[in-house]
Amino acid sequence: MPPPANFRSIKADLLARIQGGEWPPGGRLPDEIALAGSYGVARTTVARAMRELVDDGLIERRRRAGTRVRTAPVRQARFEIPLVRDEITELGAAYRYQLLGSAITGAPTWVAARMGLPAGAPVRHVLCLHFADDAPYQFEDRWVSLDSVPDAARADFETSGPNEWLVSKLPFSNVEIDFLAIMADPAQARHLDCDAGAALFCIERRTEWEGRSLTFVRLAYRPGHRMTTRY
Amino acid sequence: MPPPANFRSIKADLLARIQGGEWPPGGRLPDEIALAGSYGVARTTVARAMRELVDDGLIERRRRAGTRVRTAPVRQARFEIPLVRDEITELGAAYRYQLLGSAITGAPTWVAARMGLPAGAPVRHVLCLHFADDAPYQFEDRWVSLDSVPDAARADFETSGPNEWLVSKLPFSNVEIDFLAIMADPAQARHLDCDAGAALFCIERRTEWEGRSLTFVRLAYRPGHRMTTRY
DNA sequence: GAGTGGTCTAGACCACGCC
DNA sequence: GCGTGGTCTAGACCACTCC
Repeated sequence: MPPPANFRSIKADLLARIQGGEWPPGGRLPDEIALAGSYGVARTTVARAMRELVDDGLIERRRRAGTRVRTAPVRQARFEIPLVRDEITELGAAYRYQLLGSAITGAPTWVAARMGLPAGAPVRHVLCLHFADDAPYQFEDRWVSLDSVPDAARADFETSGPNEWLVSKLPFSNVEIDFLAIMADPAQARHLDCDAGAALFCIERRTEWEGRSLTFVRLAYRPGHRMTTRY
Repeated sequence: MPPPANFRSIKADLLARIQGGEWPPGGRLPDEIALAGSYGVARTTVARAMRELVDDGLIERRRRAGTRVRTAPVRQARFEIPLVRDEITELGAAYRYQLLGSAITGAPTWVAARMGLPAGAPVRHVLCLHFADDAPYQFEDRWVSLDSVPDAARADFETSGPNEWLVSKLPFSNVEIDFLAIMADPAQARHLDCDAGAALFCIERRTEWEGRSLTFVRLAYRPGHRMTTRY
């Protein structure tokens, strides 16, 4: 006798049958009532299993038309973006932080444009470096709007990075992330211990809250860094 | 009179109250029964709204301990990985494809290692280029295992790329994706119309089914390419 | 019109993990 | 122990959309 069916086991079974070819791409699955009967569960339980398969991009459902296997499954990747500290300790390496420099200044035009601020708006600019086992791992170039986050003027970034300070300080906010490749400029090369011109994987992140830019950061990883995921 | 509460409006309301600071990071939300009472809905409905907030990384729930706002919200980004053709047409550009070369050969060691095949295993190797409005957009270096996908030996990649052929041909499969930065080698530079050594954003994707590698591809984007998302 | 999915209800039992 | 979340049930009504 099979173990009592729950939505997880039903989801797994449906997935296996799709992957096994029982319902080919474009093919139609039985409706909820039929499946509920065959699994011996309530219709709601089948519905939950199928809803998760929709979220996973494997099937499509339309009223009256039924449930079909997607012909081209939605290829989507999901990344977690942890704090650098966690990213490094999860690699099994020791985390170390170093402040390279900090200043209160007017936003240069490219930063102002990126943050949607007037040029010259007051910002706290921080340069710092994150190490994994004493090897440079990530170079951080951070700009914080002092109009939106005035406390950043007095924050001390000597012992821990601005990201950790901001996370504890800021409300939940909207974030825009870009992933790109850049050529190491001389400063990045010096701090990341590589040649100028090396290809670096780079994350740019802009954080806003209620329409106001809070912070913009450019994170340049050491050469060879990869961001990996599965689906 | 407010519209009848459903799980979406409840989710939106909880989100607004979290973002508005009613429950600060680390703070505890009322339990399901209390919320159900205040919204005038069944407990199940509140549970669904909260389950989605958990999925979104905003709250954490533990039995007996209750529901709390995450101190460091799970920063997760979700990308859709469309076919290059769709990626380009959604930019409003015309898509064009060009086959650069194709051969049936033995897998070189680095490819064999990456795909988990014995060195020299038979593979179809395809080089091609995807254009946006006649400007090179993406350079594709594709390897397909002929042991796992024998039909690839006879496929014609003259008019459309191997990705589109594979998507229609292969069953649902497991995929591992890496994002990285590379320096353009001479061939990439020539085809992408840039200098050798330029920093290129690059995707590597390995696809397997039932433990067998089907295909490995390296996609190099033209200089300046960004992958963007919001959350 | 009728079949299918989408959601809600009211209640129940269980699992986990603080106390 | 006992409070909290996790899940399931049986039923209901509605919304959509294909026929």
